[in-house]
Amino acid sequence: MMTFSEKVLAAVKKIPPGRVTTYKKLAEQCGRPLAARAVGRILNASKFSFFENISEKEKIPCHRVIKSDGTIGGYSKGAKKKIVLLKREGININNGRLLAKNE
DNA sequence: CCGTTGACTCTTT
DNA sequence: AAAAGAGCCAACG
Repeated sequence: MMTFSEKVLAAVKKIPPGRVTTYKKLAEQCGRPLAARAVGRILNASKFSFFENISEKEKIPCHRVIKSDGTIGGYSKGAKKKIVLLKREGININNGRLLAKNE
């Protein structure tokens, strides 16, 4: 039985390059459509009390996860860094705002 | 975009 | 173990 956090992390890890998703969608996929915030909490906490295989958050492309209204949201390393990473993946960002959301 | 309300998990006390 | 605090959010006004 996978916990909510495991499901979320697994889903995020499956996000292919150049593709982005939203916290809400992840929450829905994990069976908690109203737990969008919990998803963010999990990605941020990154205490990883379970997956010891993943010692660092860098194993998870959390930068490919954005807010549902198109904004970048937050990032442990800084939202600015997140934007750079997304642009590097081929996703266009403008002033902290997502232009072409790839869904 | 800002403020408030709602919902959920994780961490700390 | 139980309660309180915090957090990469969503929807509505």
